[in-house]
Amino acid sequence: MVSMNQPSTETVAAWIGLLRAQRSVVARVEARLKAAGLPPLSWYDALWELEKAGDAGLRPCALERAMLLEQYNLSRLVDRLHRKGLVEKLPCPEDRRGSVLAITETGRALRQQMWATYAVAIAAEFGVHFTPAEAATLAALLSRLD
Amino acid sequence: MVSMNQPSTETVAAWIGLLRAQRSVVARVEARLKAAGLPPLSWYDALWELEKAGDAGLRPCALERAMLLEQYNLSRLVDRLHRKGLVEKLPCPEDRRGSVLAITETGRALRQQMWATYAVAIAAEFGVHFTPAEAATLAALLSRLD
DNA sequence: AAAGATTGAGTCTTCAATCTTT
DNA sequence: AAAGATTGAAGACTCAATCTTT
Repeated sequence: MVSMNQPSTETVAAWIGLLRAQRSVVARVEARLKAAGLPPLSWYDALWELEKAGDAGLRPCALERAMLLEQYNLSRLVDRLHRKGLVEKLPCPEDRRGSVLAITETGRALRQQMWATYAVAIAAEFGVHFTPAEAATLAALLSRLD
Repeated sequence: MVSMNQPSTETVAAWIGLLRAQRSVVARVEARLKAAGLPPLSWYDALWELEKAGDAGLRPCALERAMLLEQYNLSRLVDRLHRKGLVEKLPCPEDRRGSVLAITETGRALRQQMWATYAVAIAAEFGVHFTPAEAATLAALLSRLD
């Protein structure tokens, strides 16, 4: 059994790799979106979750869990999307404390436009470093961290 | 040759894993530091780079490259560390535009104190999910992204 | 009392402009 | 002109408090 009190050399190397990947490749992908005059990744994530949810929409608390965001953080993100007309906020019939979020046509269009740049960025900044088998290995290992 | 224009399914899965890992496991490690009343990870990183640099210290631009931070971002981080007495700012003899940063005794002590919590956090939140061989694989794959 | 959601105030980050030295 | 570094203002994030409904 691996010790749970002190990380092994391998564990520390992987941890540092994770932190650095964030600041290198994720930053470069964000930079490509910005260079194309597009909003940040968090907007894409929210729009995509809402588009996948379809006509039923999503409760803010459900979107919060899907995106791993704090409640107050999501509240402000949704507010920005709403002000830009990308997301609708409807009263929730089953629970009057909450609301239901739905993507608008404008939101769908922006999501799609972002994907054109985002997909190229993922491929060029990230995918290009791995074979499909390596990417699958990486995905499998990282998925354990959820 | 893998396409560089559209990411493969495996690439997208690995990319999503990377983004989610950031928001789950990195957030949990940060939360442990905060729960122990300690400063954020970025302080640790900066102190550790300066401690490794030894008596010669580091130029801000060198620390910037080591930490993959923007210039203005580093400037403000160093400012916070300096105000807390963790880092010294000395004039640079070879280049009067710049300065040389050096960790103080207080800074060394805090870095060490942080490591006690940080090490346990890395092991418990991250390392526990992998065998040493898996961690080595993960480290090797992620290191390509630098 | 707990869950869903929002908000004021403070902190941190980002952008663009600035200053000094090379 | 370019490199090293800082800063004012604006935007985003975090904490704690708040409000409503369950």
